[in-house]
Amino acid sequence: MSDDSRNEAEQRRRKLGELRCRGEAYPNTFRREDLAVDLANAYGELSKQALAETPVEVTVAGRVMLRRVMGKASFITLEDPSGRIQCYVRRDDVGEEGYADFRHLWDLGDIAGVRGTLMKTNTGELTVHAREAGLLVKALRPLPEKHHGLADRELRYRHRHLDLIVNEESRDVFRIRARLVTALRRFFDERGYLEVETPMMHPIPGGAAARPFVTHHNALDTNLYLRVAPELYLKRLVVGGFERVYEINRCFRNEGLSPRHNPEFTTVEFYQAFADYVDLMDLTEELLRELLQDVAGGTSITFEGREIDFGPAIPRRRMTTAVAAETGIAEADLLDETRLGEIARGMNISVEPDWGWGRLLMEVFEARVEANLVAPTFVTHYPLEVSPLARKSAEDPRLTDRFELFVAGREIANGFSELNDPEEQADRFARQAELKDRGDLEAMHYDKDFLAALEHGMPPTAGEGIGVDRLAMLLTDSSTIRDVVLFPQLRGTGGDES
RNA sequence: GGGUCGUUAGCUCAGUCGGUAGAGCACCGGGCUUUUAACCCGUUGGUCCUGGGUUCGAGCCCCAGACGGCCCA
Repeated sequence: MSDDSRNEAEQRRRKLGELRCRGEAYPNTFRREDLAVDLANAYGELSKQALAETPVEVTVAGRVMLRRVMGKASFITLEDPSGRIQCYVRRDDVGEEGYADFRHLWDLGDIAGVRGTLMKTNTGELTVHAREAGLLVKALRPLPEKHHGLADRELRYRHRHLDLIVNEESRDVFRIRARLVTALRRFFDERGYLEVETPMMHPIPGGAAARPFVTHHNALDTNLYLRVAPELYLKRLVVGGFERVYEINRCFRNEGLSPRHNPEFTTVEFYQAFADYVDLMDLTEELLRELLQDVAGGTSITFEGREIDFGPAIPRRRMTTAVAAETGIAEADLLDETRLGEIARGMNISVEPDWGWGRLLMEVFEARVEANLVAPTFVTHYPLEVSPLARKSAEDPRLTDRFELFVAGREIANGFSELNDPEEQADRFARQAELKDRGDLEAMHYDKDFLAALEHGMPPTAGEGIGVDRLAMLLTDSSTIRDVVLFPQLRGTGGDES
């Protein structure tokens, strides 16, 4: 048993070697029959005496998180997916050899299985009194420090498995995220929306103003783009007669990393024929209340120390009104393109010559208003110039029937009445193509194939996209997207550097 | 891109004025048959992010860089 090496990893390898000598070191024959939380619920209230009089046989398994060795008897704390349970291992119960192995070959972080009877300790903790205790998996690397856990944010993202082993809060975040996605599906399924999967690889990137990732198909010898949005494909399905569709899946945008941006992120997009953007705002309110009820058990959440209540009707403000209210600038000045350009320059916005009134308004809104929209707010009447796929407003040709939802200063949803006039859509694409030729990297492509679909007739339709990661952030009080994405993109994790 | 803070043992972190590199946990050895972040005793473990510079002497001061956190654009 003597070994000069004091290196922990080497010690664990040595122990694994000894385990191999005893037989199968990584058995897959042990079957857990009881979870920690189930045992606590069923037997936690029973007295020490009651458990001693009527023994309950249990079989538990989990990772060894704590170990307290007291000579010829020991306590270990196992953690299974439901929670923790303590086990009492005694030499007199498991035998001389078994106990020696337990003492000298087991480490924190190993996975073990224990059979025995339930007991209560003198301090009242429900405990499995082991009759057999076996090591099922030897961990060759040590766990992070047992009390402080893994605090370094970067290590938590890079080694998410460790984060999940050690940080209960981190596990909770991803459980809540899963409940959120389940609730989204239920919401749309119950209302007759068909769940679909549209291509991730597009011959022409479309559906959003964003730079795409490019990849190459060898057999076809053609470039493909990872989708920036599923929009144009979902609308083709509406043309095809699937009048209510939704898709929950990944989008990819070739942009920088930030607390709010991961290159791949998840959205739910949904389309509904014979509806307009007002219907969608109503539906969105309903959706949010139902999600919060399901996931948070109420109508309000706490985010970054502030209470955000989705109970009351969500106010709907026109973009110009919102900008005027936030900046004190008269709405009449905002409506004048020349005047608005001066205002934007006065805010240190670097105005590009190609920008018209709509883009100017959007930039001013983003610079001055967006971050202040803490309570849920719908901003409506987006400029046509920045909404190339949205239906033109009947009241003002510079505007569209479009809204975005803001919560905690973040954009959560974007929806509009769809432009279903193929000729107008062709003109809008032409304008985008012009901007692209002039160097706008985010301008859209001219998509003839999509136009052909529109020419077959798309019913009057409204569509919306909601950021699932951002909803998850709200519901888990996470201020960075990295906390709600299991494996976020980090610097220096690339493969080949060229 | 700018500002700012940080990088020291496997993990969490100290490190005073520039003078031999520290603690807790983990690991190793010993003790302990109802413990609770068990405890007690004794060990082990270091590319102080990297490269220059100043100095008799640098974890500490200076310069440059890398990586990361946070804030801002």
